[in-house]
Amino acid sequence: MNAVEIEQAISELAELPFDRAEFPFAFLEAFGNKATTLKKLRSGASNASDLLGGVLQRSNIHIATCDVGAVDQALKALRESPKTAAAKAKFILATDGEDFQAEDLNTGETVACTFADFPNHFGLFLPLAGITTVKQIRESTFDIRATSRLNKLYVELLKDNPEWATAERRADMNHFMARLIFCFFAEDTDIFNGEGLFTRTIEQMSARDSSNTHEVISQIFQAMDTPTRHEGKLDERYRKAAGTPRWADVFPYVNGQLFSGNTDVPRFSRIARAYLIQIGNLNWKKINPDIFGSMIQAVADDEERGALGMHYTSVPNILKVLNPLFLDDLRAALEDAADNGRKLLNLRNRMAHIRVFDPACGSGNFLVIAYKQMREIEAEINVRRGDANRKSAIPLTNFRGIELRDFPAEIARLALIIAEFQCDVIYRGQKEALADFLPLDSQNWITNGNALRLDWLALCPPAGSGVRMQADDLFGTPLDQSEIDFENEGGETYICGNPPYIGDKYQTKEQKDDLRTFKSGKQEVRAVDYIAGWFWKASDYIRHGGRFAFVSTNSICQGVQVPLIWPKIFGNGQAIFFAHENFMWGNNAARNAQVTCIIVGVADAQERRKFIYSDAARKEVANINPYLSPGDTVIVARASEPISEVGVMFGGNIPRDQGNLLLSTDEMQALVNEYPQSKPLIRPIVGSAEFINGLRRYCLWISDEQAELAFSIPPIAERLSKIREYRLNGSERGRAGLDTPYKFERTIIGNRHTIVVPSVSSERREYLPCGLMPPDVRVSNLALAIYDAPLWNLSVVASRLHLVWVGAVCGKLETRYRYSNTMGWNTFPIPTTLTEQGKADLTRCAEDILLAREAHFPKTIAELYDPAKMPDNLRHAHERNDEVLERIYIGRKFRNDTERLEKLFELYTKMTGKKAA
DNA sequence: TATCCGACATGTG
DNA sequence: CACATGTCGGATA
Repeated sequence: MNAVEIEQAISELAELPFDRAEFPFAFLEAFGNKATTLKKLRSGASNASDLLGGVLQRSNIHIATCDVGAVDQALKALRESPKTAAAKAKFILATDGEDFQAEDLNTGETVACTFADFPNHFGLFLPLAGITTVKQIRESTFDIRATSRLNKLYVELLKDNPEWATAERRADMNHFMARLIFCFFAEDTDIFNGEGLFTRTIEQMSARDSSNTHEVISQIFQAMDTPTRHEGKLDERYRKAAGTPRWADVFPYVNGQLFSGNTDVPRFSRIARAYLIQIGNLNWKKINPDIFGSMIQAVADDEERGALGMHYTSVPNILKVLNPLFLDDLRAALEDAADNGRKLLNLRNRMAHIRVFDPACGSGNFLVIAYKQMREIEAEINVRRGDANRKSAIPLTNFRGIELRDFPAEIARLALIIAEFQCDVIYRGQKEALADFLPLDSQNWITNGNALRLDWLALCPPAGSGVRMQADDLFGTPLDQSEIDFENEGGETYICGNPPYIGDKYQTKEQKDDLRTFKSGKQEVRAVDYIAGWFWKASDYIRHGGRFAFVSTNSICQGVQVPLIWPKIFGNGQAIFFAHENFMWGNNAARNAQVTCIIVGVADAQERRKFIYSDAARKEVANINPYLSPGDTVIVARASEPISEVGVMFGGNIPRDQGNLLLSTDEMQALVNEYPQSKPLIRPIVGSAEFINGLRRYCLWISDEQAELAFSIPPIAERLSKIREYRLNGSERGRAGLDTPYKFERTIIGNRHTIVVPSVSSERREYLPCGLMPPDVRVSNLALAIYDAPLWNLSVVASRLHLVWVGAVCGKLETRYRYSNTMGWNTFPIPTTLTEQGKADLTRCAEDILLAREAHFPKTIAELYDPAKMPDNLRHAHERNDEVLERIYIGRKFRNDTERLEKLFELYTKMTGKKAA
């Protein structure tokens, strides 16, 4: 169960009549306990409580219900019960159906409220459902409740108004929801004159059978789109002309495009009306615009509905972008200014001209957080200047965004408006906040559209850097000078966000076309992640000033994407000025986005100091290369053949068989038992998993001459016909092998021995897993192979030097090593000073490594190379191997991996004739 | 003809 | 149910 589901269950429970005996079980059920667990508790079998009517679930909670008025005593009894501690309960809970008290025994946090109110505190108990409560989730109890209710209303409305769910009307539906949210917020924050005005009006004016609910709401919306003033003075003629009824006339003029246009309202069923009123009765003051936005987005998005957990970690992650991008700078300036009035004033003026632009803004988290952070700094300036209540100089319209989806764009606008109001309340007080709030500014600074197709300069003119904009054709079309305003003269622009990551082969036709707009001349844009478009577009943009930083999938800084993406950016005279190392986007909630992210900040190459951040620390470096490591920028491209004097490495043999050429040990046994003549058609096969974990797997390996025999064996014939069918219906590639369904797509084998390297392997090991196989063992496409090469080649693959190189320049699977012949083997530089004697020495080292492993037979590679358990003799063999190899490079062992990598890049540059950028 | 990738996929303790 | 760690075959050059 996710937090939303739990909230719903808890809310339902709170509305039921209180049943003393049943409540503890119902409570536990609401947190996702299974029927069998509850049964055991009910029967007493697993109930560890020593209190009458108490229920104690081991390692979780001790619950007691009691007579009315006895909650204090009951809680005391729970706290003092020796069983509570013995069963390691995390919580105690007591209730009489009127009062409710609970305590988190680990943190000492307590709840004391009425029974009806306890769902408002459900966040405290989330550990009961195995949800590790990050701090934010606890603080966003309200947002979860609100989201959950809105979701119910949304679904209910679409059920009654199917036409609103169609593509054409979805935007209207979304706009309607945004208007509702605004009204709920406004009625709870005195923006509307009278507590709960909106909800109350609907409740009173619409019939209980709900038949005219939509008309009532529509009239309220129309009122909010009708001015009440003329030339600054109250003037009733607008509303008279609009026919605003007296009961709707109490609503203020809001404008800001929120209520303009179509004021259609979907029809409400009785249930929908009840939901609406229920939602209105929540306290919307507590809304958290930074995370609420992304949660509420889930309301309208079928795919995202279960993905709430994703967003709890987003605030710290967003600050990982914003702080190094510009907020740290502002704070440093604030510190530097101390109490110097003139400096403080300059800083405030500077901040008033800062534009934050998120070209993939979603529901606006980056913008909202940037805004709130800046307001905090500004407030401090104003306090120091003795001007605490001063109106903010930071215009909301300087926080601009682009969003493809309609609803999030709508929410982003709203979230910013709410953030502004809340900041005004905090820093200037309720009265001032209200005075300036309405009507809303009518400018629309969140654009709904495709960021890769829109002209960013027009949507967010950078101005500022003193560079006058030229109407050149940098962006394909000449700029329309009239579109460029200079109100931001002298300002700064910071581009930020978390654009979508879509791997090359997951992109739609349209998305590929979006990327093609970046092709220069004849050169096509190839296999890059969709996010590359944002990097390129931002890079072109900041030629006019500014900096940018995005959260990204780490794969744009790995392997083949590096030479495709980064030269364009460096070619614009820019450099990476900060980077955040790999981090998981979020790890603690179920159904989480599973992706390893990085953050990359880019600015003009001349501009500034450079830092590499990790979760724990930051490190100042002289340069950050596109692999996000310190050191010179050397970009390694694929090589079709080795640059050193080594053997040829092939990818393994591709079955393209949907598993039909492959046999488990059992399948192989069964086949050979029944059809002994099949034996010569069977060979062992290794891929990464088989090699690393010592697994046995077999394959059908059938030559043209053996085809007839193969077809004569029924189970094999059946497999072959499945393969034929599969290849027929598959890609063009597969159809090439239609006539030979008994063969792998590629059939390369060795005669003497085969050096095997897994294609993917864990990053925890200190050496790449690799080894030697007899010639009858086949290598699958999940490993790579060098056939019949001198053994010193194995010494190279097994070396620390090679691991460091592969780790630096090859692609990765998240953070796993991903071996590649073209990226890792063919590019690996070996000095020409490698003599015959050197090769003989290395051969000896390779043999010693193999012997060291054999001494531990039958331990697998995974066991032998577990960094915590690596046997001494094996470690020594590797150290010896490293020493012999490294002497060939620099006459001694390298001091560390940094030194190794520097030397390798230097040698690579020399051998390939490339220049370091 | 051969490769490289996955807002991943899947087993395990 | 969280963590460790590598399948599989499409798409594209």
